[in-house]
Amino acid sequence: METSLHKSDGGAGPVKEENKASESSSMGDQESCGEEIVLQVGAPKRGHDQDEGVKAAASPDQKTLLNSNKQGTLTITKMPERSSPESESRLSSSSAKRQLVDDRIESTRAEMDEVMEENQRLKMYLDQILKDYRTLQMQYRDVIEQEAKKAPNVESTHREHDTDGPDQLFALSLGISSSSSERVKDEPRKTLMNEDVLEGGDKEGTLTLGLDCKFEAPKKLLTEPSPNPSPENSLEDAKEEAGETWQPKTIKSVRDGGDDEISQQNPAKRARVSVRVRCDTPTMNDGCQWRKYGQKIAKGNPCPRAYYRCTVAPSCPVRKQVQRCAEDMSILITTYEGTHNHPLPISATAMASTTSAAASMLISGSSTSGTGLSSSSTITATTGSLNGLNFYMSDNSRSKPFYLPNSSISSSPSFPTITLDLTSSSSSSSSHSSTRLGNFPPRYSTTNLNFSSLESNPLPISWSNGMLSYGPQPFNKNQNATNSLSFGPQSHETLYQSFLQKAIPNPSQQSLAPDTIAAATKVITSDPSFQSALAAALTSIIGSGGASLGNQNIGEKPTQSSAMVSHEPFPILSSFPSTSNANKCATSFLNKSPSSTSSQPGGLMLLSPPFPFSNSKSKPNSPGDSRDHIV
DNA sequence: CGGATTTGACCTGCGC
DNA sequence: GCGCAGGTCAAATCCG
Repeated sequence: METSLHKSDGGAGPVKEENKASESSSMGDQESCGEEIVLQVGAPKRGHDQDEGVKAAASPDQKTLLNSNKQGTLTITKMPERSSPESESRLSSSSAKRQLVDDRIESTRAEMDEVMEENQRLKMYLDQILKDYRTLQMQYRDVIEQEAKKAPNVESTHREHDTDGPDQLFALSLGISSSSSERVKDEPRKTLMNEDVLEGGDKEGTLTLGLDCKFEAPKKLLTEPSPNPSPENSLEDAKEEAGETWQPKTIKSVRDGGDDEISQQNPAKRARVSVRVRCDTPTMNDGCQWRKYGQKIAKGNPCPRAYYRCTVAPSCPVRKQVQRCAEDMSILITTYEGTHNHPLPISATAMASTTSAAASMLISGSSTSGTGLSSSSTITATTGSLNGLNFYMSDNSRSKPFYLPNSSISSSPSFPTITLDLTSSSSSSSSHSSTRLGNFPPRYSTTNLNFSSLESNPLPISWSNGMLSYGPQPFNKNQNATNSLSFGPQSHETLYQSFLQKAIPNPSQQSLAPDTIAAATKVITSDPSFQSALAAALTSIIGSGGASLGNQNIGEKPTQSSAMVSHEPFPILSSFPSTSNANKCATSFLNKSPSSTSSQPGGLMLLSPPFPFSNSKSKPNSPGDSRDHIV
């Protein structure tokens, strides 16, 4: 903030140059005719700084005063001339020089005006940011208070769902365990907002307006020395409760026992999220640790499909498949399956949130339809002129795998799959989306959820060296760099990022059109599945308040004992100026769907325990590491 | 030498 | 029941 203020004070650079100019001119004048010119240039905005202006020697018979008032306008005052024979004799030469000086003054004045204008713009912008920030802060408090009030009711609702069966359980939590909700029962959820951070400013003097919110994990979660404190422990916890023991190395036992059982009881848990990304690297580095355990040439695609297993925790059931798109080799299709049962590396939360949100939408759609996903699923497509992120939901349960251009890896026939297409460019996404949707056979239910006007808001996250990262990004960063993809204005990565992008414009953008907000709000509030996805995303973000994905370079080696550490607040919210628009969007989402909060998974997920990233630790990663990282 | 990757074999589910 | 395809295992190999 200080930096920009200094700059916006605007005086320094130009004034200095001005001093030089005036000095040189006055020197020349002194030497030749002894004229005294007083240039008084004060830094605008600092009323007292006018005294700090430059005074140069000028002729006694003429004084030219350059004054800048507080508004930054520069005034030139010519002092009354005293006619004298000497001066008259020098009149012609001195007038020419005066003309020269006047020209310089004029140019300087113009330059100063520009600086002043810029200064004013910056100041207005800063004021706007501060204003929006305070508004958002206040409204966010309201939201938190409302959440706190609702908490007990929702908890009871959550309990009801807990007893309803695993299907609903998963649909409600998406990776948040029953046991963790169990733990939460005893202790009302606490919501905190870190106001210290909200106060803005940091030691470095950099502009850090932000909203850092943390949902404090239940004490039990934090204090328990559980090896798997993650709320995603549902799988393992459920097994433990059932008296089963997880055998990390005996996948067969998993398949024969728990996993199959779970998959039967809870089809939603087997939901897959397929992510399509343009990526030159063999795999996309999503922050998690993976071990390849197989490779196969799949039918219909000459590119081999690689099978990876999460190795962050030996018992983690999460797997992923990586395959190049047959139609476009530059597109990497990564399909995630399962839920992590361990704390995630902070770098992995991005993709985890993405896939969670997407899976949540898938699951939510399943639950809202009441009969699981089908071509008649109640998931409503939100298409139209919205551009950007494409969600394709496909019901493969009754269909054979498909290999369409821009479609995902064929998923297992039994598992519904949602495809996050992050390859489209917003510039043509409207027609692109519809075209692509048109490519899908009608037998698949498809959902295309986008936000409009995303191209004007570059995402604060990017793929770099095949790795997903958060944090302030140079806009339009490295669009031509190899092994790295930037999701600036051209493409969009995640649903929640899209939401954030919509809700929290980057600093270069002062505000969003009200109708845009309204449109986004409408989209959010009219689609329960979207609410669910958004809720999951927000949960991940807010809940992982300690997760910093900033410019961190992650590439942990698959060491089981490797620790993951969270260092800083979530940069998305902490480093981007909040605006009232952000709040409008978020608030309208939270406020307009209170009923769905109790009936929709999304609403409940907002109240679900956050991932205990505070317990997680990480090791630095090398971008070139062939091992990729994830969910 | 230990861990990760490769790759052929095997298992499983599904459709015919 | 058979064949096919997806998915997984595990020995061999690679690599730091």
